[in-house]
Amino acid sequence: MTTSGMALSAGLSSPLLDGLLPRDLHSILAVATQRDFLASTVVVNQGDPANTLFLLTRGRARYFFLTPEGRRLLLRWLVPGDVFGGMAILSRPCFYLVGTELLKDSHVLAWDRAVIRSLAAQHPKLMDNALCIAADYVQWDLDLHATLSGGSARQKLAAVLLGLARDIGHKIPDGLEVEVTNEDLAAATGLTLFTVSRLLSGWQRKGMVVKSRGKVVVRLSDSSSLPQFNQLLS
Amino acid sequence: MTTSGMALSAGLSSPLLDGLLPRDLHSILAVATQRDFLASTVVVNQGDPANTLFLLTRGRARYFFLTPEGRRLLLRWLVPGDVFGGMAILSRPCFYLVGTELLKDSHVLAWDRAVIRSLAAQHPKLMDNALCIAADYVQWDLDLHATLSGGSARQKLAAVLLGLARDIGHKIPDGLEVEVTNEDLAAATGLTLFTVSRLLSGWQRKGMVVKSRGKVVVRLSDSSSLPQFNQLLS
DNA sequence: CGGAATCTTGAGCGGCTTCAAAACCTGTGG
DNA sequence: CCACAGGTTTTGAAGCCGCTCAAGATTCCG
Repeated sequence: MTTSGMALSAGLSSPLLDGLLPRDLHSILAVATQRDFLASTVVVNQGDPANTLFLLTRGRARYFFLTPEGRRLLLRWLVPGDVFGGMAILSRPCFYLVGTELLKDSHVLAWDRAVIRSLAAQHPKLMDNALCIAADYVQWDLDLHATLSGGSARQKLAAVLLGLARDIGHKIPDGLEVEVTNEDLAAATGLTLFTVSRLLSGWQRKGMVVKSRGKVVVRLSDSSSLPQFNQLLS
Repeated sequence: MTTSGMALSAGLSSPLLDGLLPRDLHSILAVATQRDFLASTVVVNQGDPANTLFLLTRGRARYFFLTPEGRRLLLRWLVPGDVFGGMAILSRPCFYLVGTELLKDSHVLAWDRAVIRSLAAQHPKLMDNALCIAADYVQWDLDLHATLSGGSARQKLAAVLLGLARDIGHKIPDGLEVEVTNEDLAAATGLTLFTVSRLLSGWQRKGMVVKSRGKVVVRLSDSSSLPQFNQLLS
């Protein structure tokens, strides 16, 4: 509807809708349902039938994975424009591989499986974009796998923290502020709470980060670019 | 051509070509190039432009990933019907994310990027299948990530070894034979050569596996199903 | 102020790595 | 047939990194 159109016309770009003609874009948004959720809502449950595709238009979310043994792993953080519940677009009905929870009050667009499948048939570009998104997931997974497998705790935490700063960091005068707890970092790296705390304390002593309750500021040297991994090591 | 048609008509099924009408299937295979390679050939180099999509019709292959620090990680093993170099089907030109090497003398079908893109436009089912394959990659990555992050060395090796037995194990009288070296297992799990050797020795003493140079036999209890993870632990 | 969540610090331990050395297996060529 | 060289596997001993557990400090909010 008009509402949905508004949601995206405000300068928001999405990997899913990129490259579509305004005309097609409009007809796709016209059949979306707009929904609002409160922070901490679990919108998608791992293991549920993948019946709905979501697009985050405002707020913040993240994927999580529950292992058979009950551990809870944190994966990717999502920003406006990102898609979740993507398994709904597959030709064969499937189940959600991961859960998605909201970190802030958020707005999303939702398409039922039948609807998004029909749209994908009419607009091949949608499938193109979906494949690109999937490829991006694989790339992200590989990147994580490379750093988590076989590195020291220091390297793991540095890689994850810098990734978060790049993806979801707010720019402030002397660095990038990332809203994560030590527990979040532990669940994202596979380390313990204690190891994370000790490493961050060490970095703070050297002035590379500033910690406070619920957030970490990654200090930027002088240029506006992110520190390299080397700069966080030791 | 007829040759390509033959390659698939011999009872080979592929996730990429599944569900296509015989007529469409024929026209797709008609424009494929058949190529043969020797074992140990690196067909796809990580980082190269993704110009060709491959389908393995005979032999065996595997993905590997080279980390920035020079470590070599082993990912998935590929069997006939599997695709590699899949980034070539994306709408935006990309680079191969991983390398692919052959473990046996192999036959493959190859499509140039322009060709497979054109085919995908004519046959939407191809894009459907590509997305399913991508989703499968994500699922596989998640599975690995869950077991490699936060488990003991024993659990990691058990998970990887059982996965290999399931995917590429040959059935023999008293178990599943898997053609891997200790070094392969180390590179696939992120453990050291020595830890792998010690764990396998321990399991062999308990009669759960039989090791010899370049292969491992995972012994099956009595039913023909794979042992559960529990049975390999300790 | 009190309570809950987050974060810090310390001490001890265990599992995995590291390094060194030797045993083993396999195909090759004399 | 045996010796040899290359790759593979085993074993041992030492050391360190990150985990575990316990206790306390800090921050935030009602």
